[in-house]
Amino acid sequence: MSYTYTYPRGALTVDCVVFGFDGDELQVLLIRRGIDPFKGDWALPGGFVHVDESLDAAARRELKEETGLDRVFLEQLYTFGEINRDPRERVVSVAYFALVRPRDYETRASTDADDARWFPVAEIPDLAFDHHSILEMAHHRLRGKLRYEPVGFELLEEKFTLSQLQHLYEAVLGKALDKRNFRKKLHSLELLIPLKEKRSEGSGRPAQLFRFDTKKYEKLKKKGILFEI
Amino acid sequence: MSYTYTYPRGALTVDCVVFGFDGDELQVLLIRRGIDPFKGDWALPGGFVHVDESLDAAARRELKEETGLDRVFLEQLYTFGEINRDPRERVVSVAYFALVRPRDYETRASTDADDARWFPVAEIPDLAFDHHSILEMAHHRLRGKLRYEPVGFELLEEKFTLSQLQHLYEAVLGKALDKRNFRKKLHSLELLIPLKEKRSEGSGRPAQLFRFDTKKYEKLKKKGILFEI
DNA sequence: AATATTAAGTGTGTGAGTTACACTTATACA
DNA sequence: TGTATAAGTGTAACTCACACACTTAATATT
Repeated sequence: MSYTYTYPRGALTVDCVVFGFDGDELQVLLIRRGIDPFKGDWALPGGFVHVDESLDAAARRELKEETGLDRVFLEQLYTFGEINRDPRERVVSVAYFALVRPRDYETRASTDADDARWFPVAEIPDLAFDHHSILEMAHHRLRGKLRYEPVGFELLEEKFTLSQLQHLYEAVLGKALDKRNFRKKLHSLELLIPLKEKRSEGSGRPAQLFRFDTKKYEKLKKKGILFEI
Repeated sequence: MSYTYTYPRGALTVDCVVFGFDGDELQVLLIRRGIDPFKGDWALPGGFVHVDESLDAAARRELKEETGLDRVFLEQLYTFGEINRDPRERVVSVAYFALVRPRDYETRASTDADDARWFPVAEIPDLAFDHHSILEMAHHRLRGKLRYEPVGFELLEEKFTLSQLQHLYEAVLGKALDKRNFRKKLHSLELLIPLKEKRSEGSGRPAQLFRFDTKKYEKLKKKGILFEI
């Protein structure tokens, strides 16, 4: 089976920048390429878009195939279309931005990835293609997003404490936040539901657990209400 | 000359949402399609991406070819990749977002566009393909952008008065703004350079002309400083 | 020449929200 | 029982957003 076109066509791929948070540092999931070009180098998970699937579907499929990740927060980032991004031929790549919860950390290697590993964003190795630019843009977007959209919850378990949330914000924004002001602000948004449980982890006073009120947030978002954190 | 691929490939296009401001209403530039599909319908200017040009270059080329517009503010918006966007075959479209100054309003029809016309955003006709969704997203983005980036200047002449700028903001945001607060805010940004000229248009006191301090803004942007207007 | 019309330009007081800042409480462990 | 650890809590100063009305400089009208 082969297809013919009168004019040359480039190929289309998707690439995913997957962020995770281990409670301490912001991390990115990379795969080691099992095939040329850039065989053996680290790269963003991704691959070719099939002619019969949407871009979002392609991103989810590739993520599943290469890392085993499923049901993540996924959003389109930007489309990279410089002519010589790929040494083989013209390849345009639609980049995606994903956030995963800690329990989804266990990943599987497969098909065209020898290996998959989490790297702290501060210690990213050299990457294949223009993946470093893509990662930079995604990181920039995450920092921006965190400030005006309650998206940090996607990087924590469903039940979390205010301290965990604050540590996440501090890790992503790269600066310390005042505990009292942070809590005041979060409570004023009225999007956290306190649970009846508490979590005691090692020493120290046990902390109140919360979950994010997704339904309430969706309603407010539809009305065009803005958040700032 | 023909090209063969083992697997089927979709086509790649760019589409541009071009905004203009006539001093009263926000407008969008549309072209009437001269060829099928949707022949005779209004659509966003755009077309196929060549294999040897970047996406940005393709957007600029198509804009020039179909509307005569050149040297506009241009920024990538979003990539639309649903499977059946185009009745002919799989077509992925990278949408762009353009802002043009009033004096660039005169447009030329050409090649595959019978006609090009400005429409007030409140009176957009039915559009070909999924162009209505694209336009909606662009409009939403413009409203958002205007609030946290000084981008409105791209829709005015290089020299403008504060009243003109305020009218633009009111037209895009769809609400009246307080004159004194608006001026106070704009002055506090320190990004407007007062010129030695004044403009007197018809009756009324002549207004101070300003130009936007692009260089200063670029410097501040590099430092990651945020603006809100 | 006097008067009317039009749009430009200007300052202050109030309330809301952001920021800075230090001690008490509940648990685990020695 | 006391010591270490992290959770939890309130207030005062300041900055920013918002509401609000008159004066000024020009053109148009009589």
